[in-house]
Amino acid sequence: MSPPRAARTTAPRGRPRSQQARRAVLDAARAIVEKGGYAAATIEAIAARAGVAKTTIYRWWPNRAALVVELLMEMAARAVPPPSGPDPLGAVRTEMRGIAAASDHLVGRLLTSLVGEAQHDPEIRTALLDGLFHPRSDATANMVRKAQAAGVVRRDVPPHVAVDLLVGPLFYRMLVRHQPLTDAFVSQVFRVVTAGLERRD
Amino acid sequence: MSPPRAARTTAPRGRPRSQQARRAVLDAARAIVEKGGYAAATIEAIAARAGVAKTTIYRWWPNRAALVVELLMEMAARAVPPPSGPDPLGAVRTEMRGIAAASDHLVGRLLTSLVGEAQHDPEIRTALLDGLFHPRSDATANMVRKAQAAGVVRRDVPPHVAVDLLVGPLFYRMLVRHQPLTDAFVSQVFRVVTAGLERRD
DNA sequence: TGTTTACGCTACGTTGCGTAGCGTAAACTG
DNA sequence: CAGTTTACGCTACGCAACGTAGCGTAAACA
Repeated sequence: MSPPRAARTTAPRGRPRSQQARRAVLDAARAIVEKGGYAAATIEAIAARAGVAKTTIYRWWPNRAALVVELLMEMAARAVPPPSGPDPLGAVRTEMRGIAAASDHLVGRLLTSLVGEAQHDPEIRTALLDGLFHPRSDATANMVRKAQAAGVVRRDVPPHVAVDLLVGPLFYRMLVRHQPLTDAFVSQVFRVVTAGLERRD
Repeated sequence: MSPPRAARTTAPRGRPRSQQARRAVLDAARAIVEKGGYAAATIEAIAARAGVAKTTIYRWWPNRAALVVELLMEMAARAVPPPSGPDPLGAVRTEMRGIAAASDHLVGRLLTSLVGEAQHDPEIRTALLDGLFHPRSDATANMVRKAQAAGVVRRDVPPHVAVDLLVGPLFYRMLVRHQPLTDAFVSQVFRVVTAGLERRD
């Protein structure tokens, strides 16, 4: 897929692209989002803060949503690592706690704005799904499969359905913000859903 | 609350506001949203299509988001009536089906865009919560209370938590669109969650 | 040394916002 | 039937941000 030799022959010819500029843009974007939210993160504001020309930003990202998606990925990867470990349901519970913890911070707010933006921008939508939701959903679904194999979870519920049963209520509160997303809520969701998913022979 | 006499004395003095213009705006907005989504529904486009001056729109709504919120309310009221009836869990199930059915149409897409917009616009947020989510959540929570009183649902789960357990996964799929929101999914959510909520003595 | 590409800068055209000023229209009031 | 009051439609404006183009300069390689 990635031929190092062939790629080297087609190697960059002119002035190399400045990773430094790229990082400066992402850092500036993060700083601005922290203060004024997604709305404040205009290309012009980011360029000004990063000490970078507007045109340079457009050489790296097609629009500001794409830029913010990448920023979100960086932050999400740090904030909520994907579930793993020997105890599948415990791992899921840990992930649920991580989601709840992230909802108040930048990650949650940014995510919500981007989900809205994704409605009228297919590229944002696929970027969000491919880069965030699908990988995580798949990882969590694998935990569910393990639990099913271990006989703790009934097998007539598709893993992805079980995943959405568990994290759906959390994202619902994160996105809509109609009720607080507390640890108690996470515990109740986990308890009730796992009870409903229990194998009953 | 609405004193007909007192209000009549403070009656409108000048030219009455044109309900016709108001309706034309809402209808034009709906038509535009149907074709091009929330992004296409600019004030200028709506005014042009409605045959109304831009300034008239601003006399009725402070900004386009407020306008679209009202449009959404109208459509949501028709699409998904609040739950009621003698069979509380059955009513909730009916509402869940209604939510799923609405997700594909305008209502769902509009809702998603507005939820995103609500992140950086407190007025939109309160309008959405007060006009849509809270009333419906409360109505559904009352059904849960009935079910608890009837002894079908355990009492140690707060009604609003139960509501979010039931509708959260639906809204999650509606908003993020990572998986299809099918009738089968609704049935599975209902089945698993009600199983988890069952009274266990 | 020449070629190639990225960068920073400035300037531009475009869209949509929200507001102001004006003349006209539609109601009530004396 | 004037006079008052308010809403409407129209035009024009200033503003912000978008995304692009042209230019000179910087950093790599042949």
